[in-house]
Amino acid sequence: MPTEIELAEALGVARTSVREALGNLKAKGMLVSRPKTGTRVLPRVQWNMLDEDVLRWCWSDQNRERTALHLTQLRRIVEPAACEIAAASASDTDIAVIERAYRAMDAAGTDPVAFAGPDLEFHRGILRATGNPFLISLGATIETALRLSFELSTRQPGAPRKGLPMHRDVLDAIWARKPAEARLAMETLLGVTESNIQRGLLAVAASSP
Amino acid sequence: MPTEIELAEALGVARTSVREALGNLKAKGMLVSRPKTGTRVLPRVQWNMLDEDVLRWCWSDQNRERTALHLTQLRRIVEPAACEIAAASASDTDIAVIERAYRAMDAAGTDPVAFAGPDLEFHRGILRATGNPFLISLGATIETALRLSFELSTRQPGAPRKGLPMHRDVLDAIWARKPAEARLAMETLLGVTESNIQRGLLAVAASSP
DNA sequence: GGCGAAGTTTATGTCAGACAAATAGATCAG
DNA sequence: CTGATCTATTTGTCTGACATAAACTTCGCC
Repeated sequence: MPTEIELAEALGVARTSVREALGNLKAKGMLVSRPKTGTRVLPRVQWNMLDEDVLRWCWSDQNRERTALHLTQLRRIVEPAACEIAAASASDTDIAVIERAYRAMDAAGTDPVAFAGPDLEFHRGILRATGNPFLISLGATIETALRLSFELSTRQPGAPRKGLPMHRDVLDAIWARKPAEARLAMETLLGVTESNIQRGLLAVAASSP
Repeated sequence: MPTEIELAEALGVARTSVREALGNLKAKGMLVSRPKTGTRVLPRVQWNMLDEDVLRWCWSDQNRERTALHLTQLRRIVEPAACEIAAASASDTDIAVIERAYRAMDAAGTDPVAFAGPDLEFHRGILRATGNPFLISLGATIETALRLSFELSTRQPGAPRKGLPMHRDVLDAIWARKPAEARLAMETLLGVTESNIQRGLLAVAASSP
């Protein structure tokens, strides 16, 4: 990397600001700095992919497909398990949040933009309902993943609406306090979501090869 | 929170350094700053618990038990799934890393300190073997979790050694490319680990009530 | 008296320049 | 050729100042 002074001059800002920015990137595991040696970019495996910014930055055309695959893999690991826990131990207050999100999704009709917000809240609410701070923190990553995949699914109007009954199934299983069913319902939901994303990726590939 | 200037005076450092430190805490979701209002501490649910520092700082006496429980919950969600993926798709090179870690654990004998390093490498190696950057990033959190729980398990000399055959089972299942078996073996291993940690917690509670 | 707009205060955010510390690479002695 | 020393360069820290933004106060107006 260029030296801090060079960066400051090139970007027309003070060295303090450059240092602040570099500090952020260091916190994300993307850079290391040592006196005299300067600042170097670390290999990608050391980057903190769970960080929202890193995830967004890595969402580039060249490897978007693979990233989407890995994100789906992560979601299929975490979300069904979270559902199971939520069904077993969520408070009524926690479930009410999910219920409200579901109703908002329903009210959004076929408008993909209005649909997105409640959808995010639905999945985040389930993670919160586990009461596990680590799963809750993972929610930030998953929310970014969802937000990115919405770009793709908006190419297929009506696709989100199709997932509504499956959200209903998840919610019902949690209300019924049936962990196994809740897990299964979420697995089904994610299966549909994954195929939506894959079709979206194909559509993108077809439109700009 | 006190103002930056007050903090700088109180700590005997320049405001620049205070700002850098506060910036780190902001990046971890622990603080927000706004002009005039000052800097405020955010509710704990917004903290990024997956961050190694935050995790370490939250590992305090008052809620260590609950934190340990939540960490185990996270591991039981992530690691068996990672095993399954690794068994299905890891390269021989990836598996060789795990093999090497296992052999080092074996060579460490009953010395808990010598045992710890390779143990960390074993679990981290499995996550790396999935080839999924998000799971690999989770490895940093899990490694910190392991490191903290080692404190507890060292109170029971020989306990780590008992887990060795289960590590062997995990490794064998991955070599054999049997995902279902690998998942099961890891679940068994984590079951033992969990009971070790719980006994460690009890021992701590008994020694300093 | 109540209420809205302007001014004041005070915190963060940014800037500029200097010095301290550490270290990779060059230099020099043996 | 090897090892210690020296130097140059880069990050890290300090200092002091100004810009910016927002909560609080004050003033004029209705």
